[in-house]
Amino acid sequence: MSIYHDKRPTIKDIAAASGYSKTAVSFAFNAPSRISVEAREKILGCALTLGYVPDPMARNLSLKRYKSIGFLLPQVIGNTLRNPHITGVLQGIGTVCQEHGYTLTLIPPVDGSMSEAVRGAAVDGLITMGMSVEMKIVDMMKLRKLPYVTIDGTPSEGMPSVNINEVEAAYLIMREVLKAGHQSIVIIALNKDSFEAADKSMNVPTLRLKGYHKALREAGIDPQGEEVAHLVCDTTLEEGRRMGQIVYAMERRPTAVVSMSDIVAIGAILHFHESGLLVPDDMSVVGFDDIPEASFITPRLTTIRQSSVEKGTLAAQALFRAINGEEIESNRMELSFTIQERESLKKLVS
Amino acid sequence: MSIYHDKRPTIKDIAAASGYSKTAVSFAFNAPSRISVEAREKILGCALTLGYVPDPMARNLSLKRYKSIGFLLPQVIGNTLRNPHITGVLQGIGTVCQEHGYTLTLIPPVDGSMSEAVRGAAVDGLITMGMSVEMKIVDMMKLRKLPYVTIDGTPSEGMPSVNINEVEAAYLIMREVLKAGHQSIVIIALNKDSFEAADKSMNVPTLRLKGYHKALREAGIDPQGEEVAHLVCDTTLEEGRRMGQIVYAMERRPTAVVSMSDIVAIGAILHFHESGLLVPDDMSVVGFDDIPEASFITPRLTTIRQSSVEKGTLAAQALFRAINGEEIESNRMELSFTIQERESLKKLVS
DNA sequence: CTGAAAGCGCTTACAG
DNA sequence: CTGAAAGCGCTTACAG
Repeated sequence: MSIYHDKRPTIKDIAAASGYSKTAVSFAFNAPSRISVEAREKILGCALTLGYVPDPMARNLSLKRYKSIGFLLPQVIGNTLRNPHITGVLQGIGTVCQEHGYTLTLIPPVDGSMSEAVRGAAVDGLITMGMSVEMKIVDMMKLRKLPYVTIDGTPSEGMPSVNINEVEAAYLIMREVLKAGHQSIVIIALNKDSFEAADKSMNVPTLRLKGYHKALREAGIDPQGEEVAHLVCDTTLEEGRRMGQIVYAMERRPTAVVSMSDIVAIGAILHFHESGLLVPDDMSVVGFDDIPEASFITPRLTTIRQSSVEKGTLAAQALFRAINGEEIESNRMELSFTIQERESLKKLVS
Repeated sequence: MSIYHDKRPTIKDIAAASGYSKTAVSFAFNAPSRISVEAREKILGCALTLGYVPDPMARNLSLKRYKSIGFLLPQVIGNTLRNPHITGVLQGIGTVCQEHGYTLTLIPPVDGSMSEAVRGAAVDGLITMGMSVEMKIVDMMKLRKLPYVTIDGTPSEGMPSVNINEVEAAYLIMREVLKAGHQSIVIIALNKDSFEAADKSMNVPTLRLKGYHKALREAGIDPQGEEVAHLVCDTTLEEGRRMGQIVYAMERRPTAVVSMSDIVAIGAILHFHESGLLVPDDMSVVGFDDIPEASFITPRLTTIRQSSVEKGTLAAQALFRAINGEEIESNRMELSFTIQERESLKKLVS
């Protein structure tokens, strides 16, 4: 046996050693004012000598709380943490957790099942990101009476959510692209498979598509016509590269790539560079999110700026309110966004 | 009261409702073969109707385990998650956790205290990253008999660690810079204050500095002489920008920046660009880590390539071995690194 | 196959 | 100020 499995002293041992009761020992740590100074000193002294640390688990069971917030990992854990938009959200959540003295538990699927993961999660509340709003999960959260909030997800009955106006944002950036004179466009959507929403018409990729298409139609372009191509991929840099390759190889190569995600847009740009295609001269690219990397890449990316950190912050604050039994005033929190114009979109007309 | 605080059915309720004992209910979920099919069906049926989910906390207390690994956040949670090297490590750890059916708990300081955080952490083991190896934390981990592993930390007695040969890596990249003909150099070190190690001579910034200086001396340059400047900062993009500004404003501006961290190097490059200083023509910059962004930036960064993901993986695997009571064969795991030559280092001589 | 009972290590209302 | 005792919701060795 390793040293780790030696027995640790318990409250009982300290009670015995100090000559006081378990109650007194507990008070010594949690309510010093309820016992005499003498008792406290003696008890803390014993605790120190015997190396006693109250067991957090037992404490939590008595107190019926976990002191931790859970974050459901939308996809493979690798992809999740590789996406700066998501780590931004995590920053926001984490900061709020820290303020509340909570930890932040990242919850991967158990045997591939998200709802199994929720079933066993040792947390006081959950935050999900869009992709993982399958009904089974929601059912499990309700069963366990766990408060939850979703980010970038499908707003629905009893599912508090933090979003931006996806349709409008997508509409505006596509309009920018069209105003610049582009007529042949490829849209790179996010994989809808990961967004198992109850109402398919309300998930993020669908909403953004709606916005894109609206702008196209306004410009007299048929979204289903041959001026517009549609691609779909996961939200990773590698997938972005692959998309770049596909676009590069198209026989009727478009003049602009409109991506639902910066990281994918950046991947595409990297591939274009490697293939000798100049961005934006030969190919314009716009993204969505405005992750920090959007301003590292050359050319800097024109994109929709939204604050991932703030999304996380808002979601976490709402969750803590729910955990504390406060009524949530509104079920739907909407953040603002702006268009961040940079250099990756070429003006074909002026 | 909100709906969340309604009482959930317990094992007792299911026992009563089904007419079986608590033992039987427990078996129905955890050891189906130990009861009759009839009993199981009846019990699971009741559980379904009453909406029963076994309480993970109570289960964990009985089983004396948490099913979670803790990651101590080295700095402010924001800075941590904004550093791709660290999120890379987290990816590695997370993937191993997922395989073991564990969650990954991010542990921020409690009231500014790391050891208070460790004291109350609901985890089976801990992983720290260099910066947080103050003795108080180690004492607390020992007190709680929590297995732990450190990454990029100070290898020391009874502290399993995952590292690369920091001195050698730093030595090699500085030698590269010198071979390229640079004679006036600024070193940007990581903030040592965050690396509260027992043995100050062994922490990461010190080791890297040692390597840098060794190469300088070999080239006949006095590290303390006026050809070499030293700066120190936190590991963030903003700090990198600030460093860039300081370097830009130096009256005897050096020809090369040698940074202990890619993210800082990138920040500096961004500032140089904005100030009209061309990299690498007017200023060479090399980094350390090879984060993905190192190949986004223009020019792409020459740096030390080390696998952050693999660091996380190794650390987590070692930790699980310790948790399972296996002897750890070696206390010190060393990963390889390579020099990744790209375009940010200009050859002044050939 | 089944169940009564002890145990995990704490907290806390209650009585003294 | 102090402590005996019940309780948090599970697991499991043991006896039948």
